[in-house]
Amino acid sequence: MTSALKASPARRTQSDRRQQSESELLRAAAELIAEQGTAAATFEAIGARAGYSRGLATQRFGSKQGLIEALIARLQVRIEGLLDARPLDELDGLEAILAFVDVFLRNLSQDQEMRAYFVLMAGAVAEVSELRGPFAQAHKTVELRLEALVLRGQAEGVVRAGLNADAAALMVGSLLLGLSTQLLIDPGMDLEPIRETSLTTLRASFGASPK
Amino acid sequence: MTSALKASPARRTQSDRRQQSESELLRAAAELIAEQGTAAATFEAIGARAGYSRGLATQRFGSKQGLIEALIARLQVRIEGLLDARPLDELDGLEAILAFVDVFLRNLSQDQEMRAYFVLMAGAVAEVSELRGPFAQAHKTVELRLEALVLRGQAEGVVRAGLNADAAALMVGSLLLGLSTQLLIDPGMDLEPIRETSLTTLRASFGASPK
DNA sequence: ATTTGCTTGTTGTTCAACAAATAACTAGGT
DNA sequence: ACCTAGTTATTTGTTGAACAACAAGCAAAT
Repeated sequence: MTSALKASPARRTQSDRRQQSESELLRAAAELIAEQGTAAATFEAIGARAGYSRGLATQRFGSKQGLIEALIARLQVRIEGLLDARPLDELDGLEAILAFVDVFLRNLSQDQEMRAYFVLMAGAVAEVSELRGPFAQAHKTVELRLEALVLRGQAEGVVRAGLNADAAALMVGSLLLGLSTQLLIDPGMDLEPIRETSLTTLRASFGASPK
Repeated sequence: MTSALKASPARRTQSDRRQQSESELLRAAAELIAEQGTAAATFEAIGARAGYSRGLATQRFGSKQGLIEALIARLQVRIEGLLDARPLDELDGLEAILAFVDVFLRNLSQDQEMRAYFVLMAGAVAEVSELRGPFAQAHKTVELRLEALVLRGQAEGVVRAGLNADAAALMVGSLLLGLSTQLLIDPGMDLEPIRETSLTTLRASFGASPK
């Protein structure tokens, strides 16, 4: 009905506009946080990078806090997606753990939104925010997931029977978290060799001895 | 010469006064940071808690940055002292690693200044500060130390020969860093069981198989 | 009497939050 | 297809709070 003639200079529906601006504001915020830290993510800077004004983000998310919460929600969904990419169900327990570690570390080097997530987490550690609860929860979820894989691996006989499943899960989770922190502190760090040797070491440490 | 009679209402030398105020300002800053995060460590709050005015810290350390740097220097010395308490040289390589982990985790639960250190580190992750370099350096130092212990353990035959020494060191370092982060995010967390099972798991993973 | 330690007054900056104005869409009537 | 009134999205103007930094004065030591 409406003419799409004349390379029409944009005629978007309201909810389109809304969705797009919201999404771009969050993307801009994530980029700024990943690149320059949380302090750089002022409404001014976010608006500018997203191509909007400084006022819009407040309007949309109510407050800085609201913006950050929305961002974290978005990042969690995104990261969940990244880590679920490889179908862990098809691997045995040990390989599934290694695949998780592998995917995690690969993305950490490349994915800006993933880095933004850990920068925000560091912020929650440094500042006493109400975000601590959610982040603690997220840890717990990851570790439960890893623990399940350990247990499955033991049932399958591919993971050392003596291994304490929840301790092992905690160790792997902490390892990844610690490596993330180190990478963010020293962005020049090359994760490739670390990824490879971590996998080797984990396989040797967790794997059931052959024979 | 000066009479120490009469419970004298303080007659301290200038450099005493200076040293004391400096030390108390740093202590106050560390406490605030450990308890309430870096944002709570304003000159106002630090001065109040230390029993001085808001102006003194600026005077002493020149700037906020200067204060933080002085604080980090102090904390590094203090932590170094804590971790060196047990003479690692008398233990074999494997036991020395475990002792390091043990002492680290014990102190993490109790020592406020140690927690302040990691809160500051999280701040450096979250904010892009010039403190990143020093913190990265500190990691490297710890990991070199751990690597040396692994190598010694292998020479002594108490650590698995197949273990990649620097990967193992990095893993232990990251584990401790990750656990620190998790503790700070969830202060209710009980490190005792984690400490114990971490030690057990590390011994099983790193130790040379008997016989 | 003078240096050194410490405090109080003040300034300027940064930034989130709110409010009021403008621009872009939507729907109903013609 | 227009035009219009109403609604929703977006911008710009402004306020106030927080805080580090500097300076000038007061207090305590030598």
